[in-house]
Amino acid sequence: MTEEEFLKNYDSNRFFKPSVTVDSIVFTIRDEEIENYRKLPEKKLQVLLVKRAEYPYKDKWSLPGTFVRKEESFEEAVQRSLKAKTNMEYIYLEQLYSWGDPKRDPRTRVISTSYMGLVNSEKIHIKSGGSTNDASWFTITLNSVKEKMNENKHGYIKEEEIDIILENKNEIIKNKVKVVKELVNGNQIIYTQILYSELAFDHVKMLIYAIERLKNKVEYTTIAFNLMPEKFTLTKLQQVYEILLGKTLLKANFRRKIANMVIETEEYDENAGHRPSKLYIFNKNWQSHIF
Amino acid sequence: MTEEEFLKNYDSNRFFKPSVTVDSIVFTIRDEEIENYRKLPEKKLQVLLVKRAEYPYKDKWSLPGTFVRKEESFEEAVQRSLKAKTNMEYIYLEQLYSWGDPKRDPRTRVISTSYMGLVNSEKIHIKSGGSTNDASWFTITLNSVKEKMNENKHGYIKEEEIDIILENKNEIIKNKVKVVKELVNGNQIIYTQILYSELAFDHVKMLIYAIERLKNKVEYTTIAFNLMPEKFTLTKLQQVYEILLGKTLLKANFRRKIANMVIETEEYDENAGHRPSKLYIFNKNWQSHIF
DNA sequence: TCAAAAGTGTTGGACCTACACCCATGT
DNA sequence: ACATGGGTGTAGGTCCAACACTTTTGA
Repeated sequence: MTEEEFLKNYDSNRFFKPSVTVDSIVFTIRDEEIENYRKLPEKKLQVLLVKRAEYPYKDKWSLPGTFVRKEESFEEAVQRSLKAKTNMEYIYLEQLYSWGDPKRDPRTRVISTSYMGLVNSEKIHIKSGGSTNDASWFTITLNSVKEKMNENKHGYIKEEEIDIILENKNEIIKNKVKVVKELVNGNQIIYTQILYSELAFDHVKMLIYAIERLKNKVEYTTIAFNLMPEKFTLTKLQQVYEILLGKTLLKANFRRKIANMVIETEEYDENAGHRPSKLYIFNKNWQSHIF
Repeated sequence: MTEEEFLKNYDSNRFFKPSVTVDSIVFTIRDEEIENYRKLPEKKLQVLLVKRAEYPYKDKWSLPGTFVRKEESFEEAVQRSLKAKTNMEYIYLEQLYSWGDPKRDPRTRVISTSYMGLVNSEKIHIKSGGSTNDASWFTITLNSVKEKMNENKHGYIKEEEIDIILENKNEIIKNKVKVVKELVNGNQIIYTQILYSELAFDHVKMLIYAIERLKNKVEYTTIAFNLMPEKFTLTKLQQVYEILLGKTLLKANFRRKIANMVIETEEYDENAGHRPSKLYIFNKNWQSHIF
């Protein structure tokens, strides 16, 4: 038999075929309410969720996703699913991880490849109709509840329980996971157990994974600039970094660090009750050490 | 209809289902021939390949892989495929990327999730029978042929042509790819085009991707120790780092850098025609900044 | 006037790079 | 004896954390 003959007679059902979806974890950073006319508004990390219109998990919130169509790449499928729910287009997306647990979907075996997206929310307007087929930003609050650490012969195990609270104006979605970080012969292995989740499927795992990746990438890439508007003050940029890294930074040091990643403009942000701040734009030619 | 009813009546063929495979890129570092009794043997990065026994790409070399079975996780599938070809068990594996291009397999649509593995080849004995259903280590030689760089309004584009030569005692497998690294608003986007490949499918893309990831991870993890035997001299460890990083390192500086990752033993490597060198073991409790 | 943020300068320490130098071995 | 790798010390520079300080605005 020739290869040509083989391909002509190939029966695609010879091997088991699962369903395949893509899911996206799209982050933004948005202002919370202002208390004081002089103070800068507080910012919060938010994630895009959609309300499921159909079974399973009907009326539950979930990450936006879709089944991958026959002639469509993963990237095309993700973009299509985001455009269907919001007017997002050409946003920054990055493949994160593929979830293959045989039991992760109650319908049948479904494999999902997750993508992380970052947007500046000022550019995006969600089609929020108030119906069940709804999309909304939810602020993310993480609380590490309990930590346990044990050494063993291979290295050690750290267990951490995390409460993940997702909130929008009307709703609150509670989740609790146990994150186990194990060091086996120097290799860090992380796995997550869902203890309680009001999100659909294993989406809270995907969310935790994406947050972790985001935090890592902030330190050695310019990924955070995807969350910024075109023109911004350095203090606002610093706020974004502080949220992503989960710690406060010293102003003088921060400015030295990002000095080459930004370009000064002649414009100022005025009428703020304090000294006007210069507006900066991202330096698109900033070369990381990668090149 | 309740969720229970929905699930009972769910038709898994409602959405398109592709085939799903896993493929693994397993690296090792092994000695080349010795020329001089005093000199250390040269080391080379190698990758595990198997010869395809069936169509498509019959008799071509490919990365070891398998279709994922109905009740099996990705990790189980990868381990099963490696054990079938070699006696590898419990090796270090890490999920890399999922390849979803609709045309990547000539049979039907096949999605593949690739895993990277690292082993110390002294521990592994490949079942190499000389038949068509064979497995073998191939040394990897990379040659960057041509580079082109252009600036545009978003950032810049760098194009690089790379020859990937894979060799074992009897055979030589030639490949040529074009790697395009694009900087779009500060986000690095990499895509690879196959210009010529004697490997099956898009496996040369997976290989290039894995090499890239390996090089990156060497710098901020202890991943390289997976390639070492239990006891080793610091010079041999340095050789491994030099191969992975693709550059020579200064001895004194290298030793200071890895000082805390290793533990001195009382044993020596003798009879080498020069001063005996102390043997070290990996410090399994070395803490990276991650924890 | 003054709270709040904008913005800059300095200092000490940690770490990295490059180089120089001596030590021990077995053929 | 000597080539070869084993092993250590030092000087100079860079980068970063921590802190102190000055400037500017608008209610």
